Amino acid sequence: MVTIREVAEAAGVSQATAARALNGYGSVSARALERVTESAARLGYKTNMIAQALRLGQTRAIGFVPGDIENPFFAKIARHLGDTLEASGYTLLLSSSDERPDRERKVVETLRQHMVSGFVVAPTAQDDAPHLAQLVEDGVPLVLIDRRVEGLRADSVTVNNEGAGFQAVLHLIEHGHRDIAILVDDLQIASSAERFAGYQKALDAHGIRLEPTYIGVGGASREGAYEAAHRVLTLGHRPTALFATDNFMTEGALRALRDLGLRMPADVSIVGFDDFDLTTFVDPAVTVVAQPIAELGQEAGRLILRRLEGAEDEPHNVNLLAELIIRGSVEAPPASDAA
Amino acid sequence: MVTIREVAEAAGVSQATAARALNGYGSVSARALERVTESAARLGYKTNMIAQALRLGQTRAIGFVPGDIENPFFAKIARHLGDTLEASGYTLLLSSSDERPDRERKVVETLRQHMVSGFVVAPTAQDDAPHLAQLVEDGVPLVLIDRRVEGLRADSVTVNNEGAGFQAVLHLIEHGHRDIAILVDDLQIASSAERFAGYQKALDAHGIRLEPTYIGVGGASREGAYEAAHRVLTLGHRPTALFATDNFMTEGALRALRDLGLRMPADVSIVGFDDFDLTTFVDPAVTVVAQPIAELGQEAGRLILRRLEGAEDEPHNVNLLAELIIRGSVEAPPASDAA
DNA sequence: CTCTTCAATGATATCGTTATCAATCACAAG
DNA sequence: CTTGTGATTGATAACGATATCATTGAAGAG
Repeated sequence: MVTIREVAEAAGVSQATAARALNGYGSVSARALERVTESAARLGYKTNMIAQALRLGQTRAIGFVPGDIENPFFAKIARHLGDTLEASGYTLLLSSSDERPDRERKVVETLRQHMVSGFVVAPTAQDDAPHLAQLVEDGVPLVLIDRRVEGLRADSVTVNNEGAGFQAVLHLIEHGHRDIAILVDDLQIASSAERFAGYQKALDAHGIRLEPTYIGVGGASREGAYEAAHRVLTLGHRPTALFATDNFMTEGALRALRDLGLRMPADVSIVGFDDFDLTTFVDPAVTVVAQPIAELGQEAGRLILRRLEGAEDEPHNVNLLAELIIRGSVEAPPASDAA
Repeated sequence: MVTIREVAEAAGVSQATAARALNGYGSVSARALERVTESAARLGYKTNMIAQALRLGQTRAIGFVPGDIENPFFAKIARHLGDTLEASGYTLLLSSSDERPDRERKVVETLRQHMVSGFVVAPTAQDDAPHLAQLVEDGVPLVLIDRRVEGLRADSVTVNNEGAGFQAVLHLIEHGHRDIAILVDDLQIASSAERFAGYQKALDAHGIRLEPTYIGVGGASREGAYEAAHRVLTLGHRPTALFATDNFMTEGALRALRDLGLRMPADVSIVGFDDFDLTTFVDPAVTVVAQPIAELGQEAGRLILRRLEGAEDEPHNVNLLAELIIRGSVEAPPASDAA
């Protein structure tokens, strides 16, 4: 790797002038500027980011800590976040928390040791995030994505989960459903809890009692989602409709339905979450709450860039709207079960 | 961030002894060792990786450049590669090439500027990779994954693509098919070219002439895959079987089939690639060539760790076997078309 | 008691970059 | 001819960690 010292030597100037020429500060004669830029180009000089980082106290890199990189939701966010940051000369460093609080803490620590300039994190827990609180205290730019942490004064980009959940369940109720089950991930995860709250609210608004056995909780895996769906669908008093609150849950529901020989929507109506492949592949296509995933990533990028440029104002909370896309997976409940 | 200087001060020793105590070299008195470790723990000292990297000439980080992070194939590799490296104290830095040679070059350059200790790359092009050749020349550990580059003396982990393609097409031929179309990604990508070669070989071995219109080439996107599949399936002389050579192609084929109202396997038999969600979701499930994805990632991790530990021997080429998983998407061609 | 030996330690150079300070030079004003 | 001004430049000090070299002191050998 060629250093600035070698460039200076080749140009016949001191490294100080070479630095001035390359970085455009101080004053440099036209002649020196030309010779330095020429030498730099010829030798293929690339500034050593590590040395620069040590000197400047920060890298031009942002740490991104998604819940699970194998989840297409986060993969897509990574893509758009990365594109946005790259346009401003920042690099994205990605390391997944695998939805485990201890891993999240460790990953954040490692990234801090690498002196990243800021963080975009999908927090694993709704509360109790001392490592994130520490970031805020130390003035390190932090943007929470998809989920928030109670009491943490940081920027965030989320979708209107409660409203989306409410709207989804309302849609089912309007089609005459009253026995509506819900499939959720761990309620410790803020977004899950909010979607659940929307479900509860919609039931309440129509005087429907919440049936505890209708709550299917699956871990952050495809298998857990399937099992939860399977359990709910084999209940003695089977629900006539299902609200799946994320893409894994939606897939699990569709699989369970198929394996149990239940027809959608004839036997069970479904509203899913996230507009991913499978939902448009099955017949009929699944009515889903679609999150503006690309915007989530881009907005997070914009927020962190603002902070990196020195913005010191109050935390911004960008709340994006999820949209109900009506397709063919919801109709009136089978006559025998109708209220 | 607390520095080693502060730890030394707190322990009442010079930073030299503090460094010795913390890193375990030179000789340190029991007393000094105890006081330093105590101070470090109390102050929460974490070594600054950036400073360490500058001094040591390398970070304990590995750059991973997948073709496309939104492709589940690479996401899964990232997961397993990351796990393997992490176990040895390395961090994974991920930046996607989006299957674009120019981007690949840029990404590799950026990662080099960040002084990563090694690279794992899924090369976009089979030849003409000067930036990768440069790595090899500079002695930077490099492992090619999924694909190889002609004439590049670097470690690699691949699957037996040609054999897998051969086996897949043979399976179709054995069921009586002779009009077999293939869906491939850009033939510039080594793995695609090899799978195509396997297809060719199997046809040759049974004296079947290769029909040029039966070759559907789609870009590295879901849309391109769908279009290629659609084109092939609407041909005047429609093929009775389809070999889809990656997961996007397989999905495209299934979608096109569905949209065209064709039944699988009654109208068209299919052998897909990669054992992902959709293939087991449809009815019947799709017969696929399943790649050992987890092993690909782990093996790449092992290879790069060997180099980081100083191995200087000849390049290792690990070739893993893909396995044909027979399910329900292949049967004899419809009678009217049989030879 | 003197000389050697070695453990223990502090001072210091280095990695490559940035940015400040001090020095030099030309040129114009007096 | 002297002095001042400002542009241009080189020398140099950081950033934090590591590793070498030189120094100290104590213990053991003669």
